[in-house]
Amino acid sequence: MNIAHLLEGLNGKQREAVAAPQSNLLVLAGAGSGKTRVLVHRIAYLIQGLNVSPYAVMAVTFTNKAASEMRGRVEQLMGGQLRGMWLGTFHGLAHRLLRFHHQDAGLPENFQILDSDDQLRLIKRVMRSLNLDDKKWPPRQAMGYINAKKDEGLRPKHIDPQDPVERLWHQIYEAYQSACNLAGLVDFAELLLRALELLRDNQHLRDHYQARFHHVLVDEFQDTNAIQYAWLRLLAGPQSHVMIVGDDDQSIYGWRGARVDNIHRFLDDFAPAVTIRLEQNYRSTGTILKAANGLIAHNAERLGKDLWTDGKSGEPVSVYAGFNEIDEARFVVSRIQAWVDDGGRWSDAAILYRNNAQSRVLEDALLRESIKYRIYGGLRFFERQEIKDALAYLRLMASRDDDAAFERVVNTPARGIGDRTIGIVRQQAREQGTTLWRACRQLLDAKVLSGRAGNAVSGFMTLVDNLDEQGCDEVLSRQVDIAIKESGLFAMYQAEKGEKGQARVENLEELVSATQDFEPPEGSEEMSELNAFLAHAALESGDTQADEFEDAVQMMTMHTAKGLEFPLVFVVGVEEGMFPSMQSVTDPDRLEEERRLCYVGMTRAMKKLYLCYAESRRLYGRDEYHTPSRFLREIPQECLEEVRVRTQVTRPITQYQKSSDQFNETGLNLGQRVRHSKFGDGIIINYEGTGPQSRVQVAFDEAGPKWLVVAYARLDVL
DNA sequence: CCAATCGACGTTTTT
DNA sequence: CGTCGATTGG
Repeated sequence: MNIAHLLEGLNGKQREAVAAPQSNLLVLAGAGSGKTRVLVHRIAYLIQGLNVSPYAVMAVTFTNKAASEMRGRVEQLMGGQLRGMWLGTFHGLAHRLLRFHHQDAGLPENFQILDSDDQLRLIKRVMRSLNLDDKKWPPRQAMGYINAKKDEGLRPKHIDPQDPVERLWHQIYEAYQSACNLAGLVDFAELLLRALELLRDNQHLRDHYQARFHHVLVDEFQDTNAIQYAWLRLLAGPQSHVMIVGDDDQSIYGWRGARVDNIHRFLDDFAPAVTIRLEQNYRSTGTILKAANGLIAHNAERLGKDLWTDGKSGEPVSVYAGFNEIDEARFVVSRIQAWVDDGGRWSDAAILYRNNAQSRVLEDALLRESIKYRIYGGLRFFERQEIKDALAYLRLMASRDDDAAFERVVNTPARGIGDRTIGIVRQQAREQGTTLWRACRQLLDAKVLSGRAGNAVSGFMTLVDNLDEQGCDEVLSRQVDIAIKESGLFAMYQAEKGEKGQARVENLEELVSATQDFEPPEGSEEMSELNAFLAHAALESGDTQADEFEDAVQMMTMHTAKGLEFPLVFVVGVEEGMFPSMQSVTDPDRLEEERRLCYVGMTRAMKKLYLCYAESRRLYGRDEYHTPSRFLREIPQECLEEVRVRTQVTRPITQYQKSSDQFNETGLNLGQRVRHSKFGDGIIINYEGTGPQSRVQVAFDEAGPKWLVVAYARLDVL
C-alpha cells in the first residue's frame, strides 16, 4: 500500500483534498461528490502516506450511522490499522472525555445519560415540584429553552432573564440542573457543554489533547452548532490541522441550532485555510443536477457551487399535478409499479415528504396494491417503553442515585408504591437535598415509612440490591436476563394481552440477545461492561426496525433522506403551505432553508425524479386548496415535463374498505372515468358516505374537482 | 387499576 | 380528520 494507490480512482479535486498540505482545510462538498470517500482517503493518506500516528487523529461526525460507515471504510481501505484513533459522533467523543476525566468534570464515575424522553420526564417532575401548571407552562417548551441555552454554552448563572416568562424558564433550568447534578445525570446537550467546560477549565487537559490531536476532521460541518464549534476551537491546538467537510446548500438543521455561518467563521478563526470545492457529481443525471442547481441559485446566502456531471443528461424531471392527495399517491404507486414492471427493484424507489403525516395516504395506496414498504423514522429499539423499563433497572443497578430511573420503575410492575408513598419520598429528598434512593433509606431508618408502604419500598430496594449483587459476577446478558425476570417486568408484559404484549416480550428477549452481541467500544476499558452498554443504549438508540434488507419501497422525510441516494425518487406535496411549509413562508431565512431542503430531496435522485403536488388536500379535516410550490417555478422550466396521464384504475376499493352495496352497484370506483351531462368527462378521485347520500368527488378535465351526490348526478361510466 | 371519553393540537430530528 | 394526553368514573 502506497500513496499512489490511495490516490487512484479519485478525481483531481478529490485528490487535492486528500493530499492537501498539512494546513487547515475547508472542503465544500456538493451532493454526491464523494465527500465520505475524501474523508476516508484523507485519513488513510495521513496515517499511511505521511506516517501520522492514528493516536493523533480525531474524526467527528453527527450520526452514529455516519461514524460507523466511516470506520468501516477506513478499516477496509487500510486493513484495520486505526487503533488509537478517535472516531465518533460529537456526543460519543464528549462522553468519552467525560468518562476519562469525570472527576475534573465534576461527575460521579457512574454518571448516566438521559435521552430526550428521560429529560422531558425529569423536567415534568421538576416543574411539578415547583407547583407549576403544565397547561400554562408546557414542559416541552421548558425543555426547548434549556437545550437551546445549553447549545449556546449558557449556564443559568450566565443568563439574565429579560421578562417574567423567561424568569420562569430560567428557574426551571436551574432546578432541573440541580436535580441532574444530584442524581449524576447528563442529558445530550450537557455532554457537549460539560466536555467544553472540562477543556476550558483544565489547562493540563487542554494542552494534552491539543498536543495529541494533530489532525481533526469534521463531517457535515454545516450542521455544527455554537457549542460544537467552540469545542473544536478548544480541541484544536496551535499545531493542529483541521479539515472540515460540508455543504452550505445542504444545511437543513438551522431550526435545531445548526449554524451555517460556522463555515464562514472557520475561514477566519482557522486562517489560513485552503478551500477546495468538490463539484463533480457522480450520482444524478445532468437534468436532475441542472434542475437542482437552478433551484438553489435562488438562495442569496451561498458560498457558491455548481454541480456538474460528465454522465448522461437523462430524462426530464416529471411534474405531476394530482387532484388531491389520494390521486397523488395513486400516481406515485403506479409509476413505481411501472418501474418494477420494467425490471427495477422496489427498493430503488424512495418517496420523500416534508412531514410524517403525509405518509399515511401513501401507505394506503401501497397497501392496496400489496406493495411492501419501509418507513424510516419512528420509535427506535432503545426508545421502546419495555426496553426503557428494563434499562431503568440496569441503571439503578449501576447507580442507585439515578432518580430518573428510580421514578420510572419504582412501581413498575405495580408493587404497592403509590403516589402517596412516592410523594413522601420526594418531599424527603427535597428537604434533605438528596436523591430518592437515599431519601427512602432515611425514611425507612426513621420508621416514617412502615407498614405496607414501608415493606413495599424496602422490598424494592432489596430487589435492586439483589439484582446488583447477583449480577456482578455474571456476564452482561445474564445480568439483563436476571433483571427483567426477577424484577417482574418480563412477567408483567407476558400478562399483557394482545399482540402488543407479545411484541414487548419479544423485544425484551431481543434485548438479552443484543447484550450477548455487545462489544464494548474501544476506549471504554475503564468502564464496567454494564455502564458501557447503558451508554451505548442512550447514545445510539438503535435502528427503527429489522426489515432493512427487504426489497421494499423506501419512505421518509427529506430530512431523513440526507446522505442517501435512490435511482427513483418522488418528492410529494410540492405545494405552497406544505413545501415550503406554512410557517416558513414569512421568514426569508426559513424559506431559504426550505429551499435547501428541496435541493437535498431532489439531489437524492440518481436516474429519475418526480415532483408531485395535489390541487386539493385534506388537512386537519378540511379540504385545503394549495397552489403549486414556488420551487417548481424556480426550477429551469426546460428541465421539467408535466405529466398529464391520469392514473390507472386499480383494484376495486370494495376489496379493502367497507362501502355500501349501492355504491358498488353503480359501477363507480376510485379511478373510474365518468361522464357528466354538464361538466363533461372526469375521474373519480374520492367518495364519502353510504346509501342514497353517498357522494363522489370527480375531477373533471375541464371543470376541475366537484363533489356530486351519486343519487342525483347522472354519471355515465366510461 | 384500567377503560372510556373529552379536548387540544397540528414541521422537520439526532444525540 | 387523527392522535395523544389527561381526566374521570367504574
